[in-house]
Amino acid sequence: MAFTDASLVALRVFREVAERGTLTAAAAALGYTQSAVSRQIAALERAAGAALLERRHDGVRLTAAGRLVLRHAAAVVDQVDAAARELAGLPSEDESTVRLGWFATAGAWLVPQALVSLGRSHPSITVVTRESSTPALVRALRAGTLDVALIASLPPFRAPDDETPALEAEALVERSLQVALPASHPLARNDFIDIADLRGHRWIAGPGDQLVMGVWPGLDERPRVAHTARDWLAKLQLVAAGLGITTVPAGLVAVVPAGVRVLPVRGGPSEQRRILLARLPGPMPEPVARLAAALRAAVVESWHQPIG
Amino acid sequence: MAFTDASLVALRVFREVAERGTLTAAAAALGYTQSAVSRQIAALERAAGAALLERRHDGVRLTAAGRLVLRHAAAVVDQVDAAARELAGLPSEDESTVRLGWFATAGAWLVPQALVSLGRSHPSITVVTRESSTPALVRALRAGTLDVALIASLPPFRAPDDETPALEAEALVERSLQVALPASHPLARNDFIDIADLRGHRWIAGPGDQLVMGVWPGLDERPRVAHTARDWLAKLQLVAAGLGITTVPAGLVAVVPAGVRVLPVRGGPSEQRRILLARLPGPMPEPVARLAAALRAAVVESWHQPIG
DNA sequence: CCGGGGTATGCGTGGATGTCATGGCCTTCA
DNA sequence: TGAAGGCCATGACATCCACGCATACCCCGG
Repeated sequence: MAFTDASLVALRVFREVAERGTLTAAAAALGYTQSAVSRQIAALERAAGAALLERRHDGVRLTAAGRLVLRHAAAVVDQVDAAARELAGLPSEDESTVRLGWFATAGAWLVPQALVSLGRSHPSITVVTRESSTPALVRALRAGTLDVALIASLPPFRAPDDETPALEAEALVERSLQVALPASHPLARNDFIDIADLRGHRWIAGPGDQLVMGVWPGLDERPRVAHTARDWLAKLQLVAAGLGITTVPAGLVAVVPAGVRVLPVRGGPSEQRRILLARLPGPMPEPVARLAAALRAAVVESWHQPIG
Repeated sequence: MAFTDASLVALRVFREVAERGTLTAAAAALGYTQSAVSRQIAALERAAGAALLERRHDGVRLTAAGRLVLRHAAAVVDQVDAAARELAGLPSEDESTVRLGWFATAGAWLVPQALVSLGRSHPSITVVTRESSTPALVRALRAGTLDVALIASLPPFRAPDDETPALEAEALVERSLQVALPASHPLARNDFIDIADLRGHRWIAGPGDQLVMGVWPGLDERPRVAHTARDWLAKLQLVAAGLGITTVPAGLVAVVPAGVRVLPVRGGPSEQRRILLARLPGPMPEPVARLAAALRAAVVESWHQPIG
């Protein structure tokens, strides 16, 4: 079979795989078995006459040919979906709809704040959002499933990925990492914490291998992790309950619950964190530009709020 | 099956049908049986949830839904083909390639003349051309198989078709119909022919029901058609051989073979003929604009040549 | 060396898609 | 008015493809 009449299902499956990074995950998302997905990809590769995926022990990665096909597949699938919507008489996925992806932290303050103000200034723009991990966001951008994404970046601030075409990334803000501790804690009476005082504490960290999320990176001891949690509210409530301390990006300060105090850390290198606004290169549709502006404004606004 | 995963083959078939205007012709062009095409279309209509074609005794016509689907199908198929070309490492159907369609008469003077001059001034532009009947040209434009087409138009100069979106048509030139007769003929000594002198001649006309092509439209007698031919060279050689006379558009004057004289007709209403340059509405790619300019220039240039 | 994450593949079955042949409808022409 | 010839639809097949299931395989980490 020539590539010119590959199956639309195959293209759709391929896009999903590219976005999930795993045949198995894509299969689950599509309601197929892993086997079916594997075969679809195999067929597509046969049609393309080249390997589209590089098989790795932890999933798959796109080859050069794969990226080529992905570009077109995304366009094709979008086009067909547009046709389907128009046929159904639906509002043809308004040009005024923006799909925004974000990493968990941004959902607590930046996203809601920006969307509220955007809703006021440009009520005609619809924003659909979705939380994902950073790699998932990057893949979704490349798969054309997202128009724009908020991505966290830490030193040495490399590009989100090293594929081509490179993503366009604008640094929205750079703030330093801070520490959250119970308001009742003796150290909370000061306006800052000395890095030396961080020793000996119990930490509340992120799940899995993300232990690094939540524990101060410059610690000169092996941290004792008392709890792990993915959810910010849960983490902060654990802090409020005096069960441990954790790190938080400065942006979260404004939405920290009662009983928690957030302080900057003195001594040691300052731990900077950036929030990037990333998208595929190319002309920026007007609604996307509006959303970007709203996000920038929200960042500025948050500076005027008390920073612990 | 939802429309969202219709088959690419079906879309391709559909485009072909839209271009040919007939299931049977599309089948022949694609190497399928008419039955297969019929089923493909049926399946597509089932997926679309609407009739895409209006069945008529002489073929099919697009319904509103059909036009909608055609728009998207053309884009989808193009996109996939582009992917295929890129995969094959081919020059990705240069943006600098223009596909031009023309009706038979234009191929004898306008097209060659314009292409030569375009080739001199913009050698980087590739033009692929194709002769077709006027309705075929119009369908090909709508199916996205041609970028631009030269179309003949006669009074009352209606639009090439009455579908939406309307085609953009620019009148390149308007010339009057003339008569070709043997250089040796007594009437050929004058610089014009009086309409009264057209009586009693033997005519060389177009094939089939196109008798009108070749016989002077204002004749007040039933014409005697001695020969029918589709090819201009054949027609003109028949004229040169003294086997009859025929009508020719003024543009052809410059390329008429020896032994043939072309004269305007006096008396009676002047028979005007227009050549339209037609394309789908939308932004005009730069190479297309160049080609259009070259065609306009060729028209102007031909005015400076002797007009019999 | 086993368990758990990935992907590939043999096997059986059902559906989709071809061809062939036929039938219905319409127009044209003798 | 009947025969011919254009068009499309459809019933009866054959074939093939793509699915699910189960299993094999590979690699890594504890």
